[in-house]
Amino acid sequence: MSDMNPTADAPRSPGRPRSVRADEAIVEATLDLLAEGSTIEALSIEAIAARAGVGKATIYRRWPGKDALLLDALRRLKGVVPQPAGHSVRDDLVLLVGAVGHNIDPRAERIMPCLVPEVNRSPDHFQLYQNIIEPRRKIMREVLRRGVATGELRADLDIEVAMALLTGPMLVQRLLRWHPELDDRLLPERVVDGVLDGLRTR
Amino acid sequence: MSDMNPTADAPRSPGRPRSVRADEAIVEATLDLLAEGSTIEALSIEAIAARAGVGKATIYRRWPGKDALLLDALRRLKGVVPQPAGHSVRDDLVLLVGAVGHNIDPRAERIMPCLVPEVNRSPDHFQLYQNIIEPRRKIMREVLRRGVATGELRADLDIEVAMALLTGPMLVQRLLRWHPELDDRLLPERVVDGVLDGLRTR
DNA sequence: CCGATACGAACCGGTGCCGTATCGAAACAT
DNA sequence: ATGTTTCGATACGGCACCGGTTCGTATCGG
Repeated sequence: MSDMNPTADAPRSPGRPRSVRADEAIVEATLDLLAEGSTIEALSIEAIAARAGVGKATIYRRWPGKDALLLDALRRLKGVVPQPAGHSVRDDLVLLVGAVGHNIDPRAERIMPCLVPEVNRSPDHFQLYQNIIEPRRKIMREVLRRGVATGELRADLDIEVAMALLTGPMLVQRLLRWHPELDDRLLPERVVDGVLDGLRTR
Repeated sequence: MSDMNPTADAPRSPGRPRSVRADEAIVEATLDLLAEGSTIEALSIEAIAARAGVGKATIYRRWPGKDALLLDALRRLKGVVPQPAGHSVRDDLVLLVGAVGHNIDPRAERIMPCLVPEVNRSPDHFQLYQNIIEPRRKIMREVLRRGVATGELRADLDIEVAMALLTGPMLVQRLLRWHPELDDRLLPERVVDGVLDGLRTR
C-alpha cells in the first residue's frame, strides 16, 4: 500500500479522485493471472493492466513497481484464520488441519504452489509467507499445548515435530497432489486420527 | 536421450566425433541453472549454452529442444532408490523417510521445489514427477504392507494415508523450510517414531 | 592430405517488457 | 465556468533476451 489514504487527514485534494474500481480491478487481475499459472517473474505490469482493463499509468500511479503491487495483492489473499471451538483437542485439530493450504479465496490454492520457488529464493517472500502462516501455526501450537496440559496428549510431546506431522500430509496433498485418489474432504480427519493414534498395533 | 549411441553398433561415423565433454557440460549447466533458482520456463537454451561454455548449435545438434534436454537432465538427477534392509519395519521406514526429497545430487534439493509449479500446471511434468517418485513410493508401500502382515502395524491401516503421514512432514520441511530450527538429520527418526506411536497418551 | 563432421562465436529477426509521455474525456472542488 | 487531477488508451525508445541459422575453424577417420 504505497500511498492509499482514503479517509481522515487527507486535505481534500482537488481534481478527479482515484478510482476505487481501478484499485480493485488491478489487484484482482494480479491474483487472477497468478491463479491461472503465471510465474511471479513472468508476471508483467503490461499483462496486469490489460487484464484489469486499465492503463499502465494507472498502475504506476499507485505502486512503484511489480514487487510492491505483488505484496499488496498477496496480502489481500490471506483470508481468515480459523478459530477452534476449544472443546475437543481432536476436533480442533481436524478443523485446523483441514484449513491447511485451504484459504477462503479459491485462487489461493492455485497460487500458493507457484510461490514455493520464490519463497525458497527471496528472503522477502519467505518472510511474507511466514507472516501469513505464522498466526495459523500459533493457534495449532496452542491447541497442542492444551492437549498436553489436559493429559490427552503425551507429556513429552515435541510441539514443533507434532505440527509437522499434522500439517505436512495435508500440505503435500494440496500442494503436490501427492495422491490424486485421496479424498480431500475426508483427509483431515484421517490424518488427525492417524497421527493421534499411531500406526502401530496397540 | 535423443540420439546418443556411444558404443557398439555405430558404423564408425566419419568426421569429428562429438565431444563427450560438451555433452556433460550441457547437462551439468542445465542442472546448475535450475539449482540456482531458474524456473523451467525461464530456462533458455542460450543461458545453458553460455553457462556450459558451448555454442547453441552444439545443443541443438543433440536435442531437438528445451523439453527434451530437460527430460534428460532431470532423469540423470534421479539418483538411486534406497533399498531397505528388511529387518525392522521401523528402521526401514526411517531410511525411506530420510530419503524423501533427499537425492544423491545435492542440487536436487534446490531443484525440486522449483518444479512444483510446473508439476501442477503441465500434465507432462506431472507425469515425469510421478515416474521419478513412484518407485520410491512402491518400496515404502511394501514395507508398510510387511508391517501389517507381521502384526507390527494395525491391521486396518490405510496404506496411502500412512504414506502421506510419513512423507508429508519431511517433504514440507525440505521443500518449504517449514521449521528452520528442526534438525534435518534427526527429523526422519522423530517423524517415524511419532507417527508409529501416535501423539496420544497411551 | 582430404572429406566429413563438430566446434564455438557471431548474427538475425522477432518478441516482450518497462517506464514515460501524451491525448481527449471525465470527475471532482471552488 | 475553471482549474486540477485521474481516467483509459496508445505510442514510444530502449533494452534485453531468445530461438535458430550461418560461418570460419578445429578435429577426426581413412
